[in-house]
Amino acid sequence: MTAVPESELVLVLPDGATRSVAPGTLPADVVRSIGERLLQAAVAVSVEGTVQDLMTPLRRGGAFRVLTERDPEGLSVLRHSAAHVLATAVRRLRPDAKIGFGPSIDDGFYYDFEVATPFTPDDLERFEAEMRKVAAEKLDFVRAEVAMPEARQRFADDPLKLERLDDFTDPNEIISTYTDGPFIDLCKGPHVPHTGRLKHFKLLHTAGAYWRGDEKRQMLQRIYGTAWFKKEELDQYLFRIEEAKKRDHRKLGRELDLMMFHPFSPGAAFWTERGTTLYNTLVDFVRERQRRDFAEIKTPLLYNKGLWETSGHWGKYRENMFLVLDAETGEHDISLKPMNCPSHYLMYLAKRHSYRELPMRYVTFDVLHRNELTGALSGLTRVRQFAQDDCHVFLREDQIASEVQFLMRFILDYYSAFGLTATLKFATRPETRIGDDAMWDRAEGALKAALEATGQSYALKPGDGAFYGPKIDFDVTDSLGRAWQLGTIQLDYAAPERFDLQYVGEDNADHRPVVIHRAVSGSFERFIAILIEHFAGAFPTWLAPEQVRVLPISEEQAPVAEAVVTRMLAAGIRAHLDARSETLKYRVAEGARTKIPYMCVIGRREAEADQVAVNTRGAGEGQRPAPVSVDEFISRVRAEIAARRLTPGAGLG
RNA sequence: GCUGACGUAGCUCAAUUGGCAGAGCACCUGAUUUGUAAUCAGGCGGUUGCGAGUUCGAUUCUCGCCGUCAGCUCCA
Repeated sequence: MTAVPESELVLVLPDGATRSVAPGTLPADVVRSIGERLLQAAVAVSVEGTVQDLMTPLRRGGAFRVLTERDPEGLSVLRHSAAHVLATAVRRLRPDAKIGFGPSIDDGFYYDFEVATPFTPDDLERFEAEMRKVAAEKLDFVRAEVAMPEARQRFADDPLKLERLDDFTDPNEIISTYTDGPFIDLCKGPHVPHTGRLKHFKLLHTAGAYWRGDEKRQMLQRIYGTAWFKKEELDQYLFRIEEAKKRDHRKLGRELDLMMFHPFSPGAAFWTERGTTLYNTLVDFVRERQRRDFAEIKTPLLYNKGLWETSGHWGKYRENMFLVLDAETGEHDISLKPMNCPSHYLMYLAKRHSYRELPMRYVTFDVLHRNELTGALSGLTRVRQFAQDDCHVFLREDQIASEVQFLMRFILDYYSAFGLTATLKFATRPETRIGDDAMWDRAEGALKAALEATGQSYALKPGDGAFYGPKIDFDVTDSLGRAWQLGTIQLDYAAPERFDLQYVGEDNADHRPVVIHRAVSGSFERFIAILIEHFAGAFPTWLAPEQVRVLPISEEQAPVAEAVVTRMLAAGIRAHLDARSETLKYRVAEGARTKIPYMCVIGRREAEADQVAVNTRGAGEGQRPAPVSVDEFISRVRAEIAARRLTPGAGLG
C-alpha cells in the first residue's frame, strides 16, 4: 500500500480494490477509470451507502459502488429525474407554471405546479408526449453549486423556489441547481446522467395538493407518474393496478351482494344478508378467541360532554364528534361516542379493584361514530360509522411485559388465521408528550423487552408514539403486497391520571394502574374491506356467507336436494338450494361467479345413492366432480370449517 | 374542508354541433327439466343525482346543492 495524502479520499470498490482521488473529483471520472462501458451503464453511485449522482463532486471516501439499472437504489434516482423531465415538459407547454417539489415516491414520482388554470386529462396526454420528446433529446443533467445571492437571482420569478431558499439557514449547506436543456431547478439531486435514460414511464393522474402540505396555503396542481428501467416492469406495474381495481372491495362488495351505500347516510355501510353473515362470523370469531381472557361489556352510545371534557377530547376533537341537541338545555352537549375508552374507564371506576384482578381486560364491539371530512370518506376503509374490537387492559406496571407479550401473540395468531402476515413497528416518545422521562424509560423499556422476547423483528419509528405512551403498530400485508396498519398496542399513563383510576395493592394502599389500548382488526368495516381484496371475494369456507349451494339437475331431484340442504343446515353449514328452472350450466356458472366454496350437484344417480357430485371452488372449469356420500361431505366440510382452513378442498378428498 | 374528474334503468355502458333516451345482464311471465362455467321467446324497468337558469326545445350549456372517485389535509 502506498501512502495516501490525508487530503485524498479513499474509495473501496466492491472487489476490495481501492482508488484514491482528490476531494471534488466527479464520480463520473472514477467510473470512467474503471471502464468506459460501466460509465455508459451507470445510473448513479453509492458512497458508504449514500446514493449520489455522477456529477456531484465526491466529498468523502468509503465503500464505493456503481449503481446500474439492476440496482433497486437506482430506481428512485430515475424517478426523481422523471419528475424533472415532467417539469421540463410542463414548462415548455405552460411557461407560466411555477414549480414546487418533485420527488420520487413508491412506484413513481410527482411534481407540484402552481398554475392559473388547473390541468385537464388532455393536458396530461400532451405533457407525456412532450416528455417523450425531452427524453429523446438526451439532455444532460448539469449540476451547479451556487451561492445564495446567485440562487435568489436565478429563481427571482418563482416565489415557490424563493420560499424554499429561505430554508437554507446553514451557510455551509450547499445550494445546488440541476439543468436539463432550458429547465433549471433548485435541487440537491441525485439525477441520472441525461434525460435519455428515461424510457418507460406513464403519467397517471392529477390532483390538488397544498403547498408544503399546509391546508392554509394555496393549492398546487400535482401530477403523478410512474417510471421503470424495463418495459416489462412498467407493464407489470400497470397490470398490478388493474388487478387491484378488479379486487376493489367497493366493486366486489356490490357484485357479491355484501353491502351498499346510500347518499342519505354517507360513510355508513348497509350490510345485506350475506354481508351481515360475514360480519357476524368475524365478530363471533373474535368473541370465541376472547372468551376466556377478556370480559365483553356494552356501554352507552350517547354521553354528556362532561365525559369528553374529562378525557380531553372535547377541546380538540369536538368537531369530529356527532353532537346531539338536548331539547331541554337547547345545547349540543351530548355526543355519540367516537371511541370506547372513556366508557371503559367509567365501568372500571364503578367498583374498587384489587391487584388480584389485574390485568383486567374490557372489550366492546359497540357502534362508533366519527364525523370524518367528506373528502376523506372512502368505501369501507374510511367511514363515519364503524365498530372496533376495542379492548382496554387495566394492569399493574410490573405486568406490562407479560401483558404485551400476551396481546401480541393474540394479534399475530388472529392475522395468521386469514393467511395475513404482519410487520411490527415500535413507536417511541414523540416531541410533544406527557409524563416525565423516567416514565417513558420504563414504558419503552417494558414494551421493547416484551417485543424482543417474542423473537419478532420490528422496525423502529422514533417519535411516532402516542402522546401518552409508546406503542406497537401491526402492519398487515395482503395478497397484493399492500400494507395496512391494523392492530395496535398502546401504553397509556395519561388516562389513569385523568380519570383517577386506582386499585388496592397488596400493601392495602391505593395504586395507579396502567392502561393498554388494544385493537386487532382496527375496525371490522376496514378489516372486511381488506379481507375482500385479500381473498378477491373468494372467502375461506368458514367465512363465506354461503358455504354450499345444492343444485338438483331436474325437478325430479328437487325434493331430495331440499332434504340434503336441511341436513346441511342442521349440521351448521350455511347451505342454499338452487332449484330454479335454469340449465345446470347456467346455475354452475352463477355459483362460480358468486364464489361459493362448494356446489353440490344432485342428479338421478346421486339421488339414488344419497350422494352429491361436488364442485370445489378453485378447481377450475371443466373439473370432473367425484360423487361423495352426503354424510361424508357434511363431515368434511364441518371439519374444514372447524379448522378454519383457508381454501376449500373437502370435496377433492 | 380543499383541487380536479364524474353522476343516464338494479348493474355495466351507449345516445352527431342542444332535437322523440337505447343495449346487454339482472328482474317478471311463458316454454324448456336440463349431467357441469350464461337455453329460447316475450315483458317490466327512466322527472338522465336534486334544484334553479339560458333556450322554441337541455342527458347535452351555466350556476348552486348532494353524492362518488383520485389526491391533499385529517384519522383521537
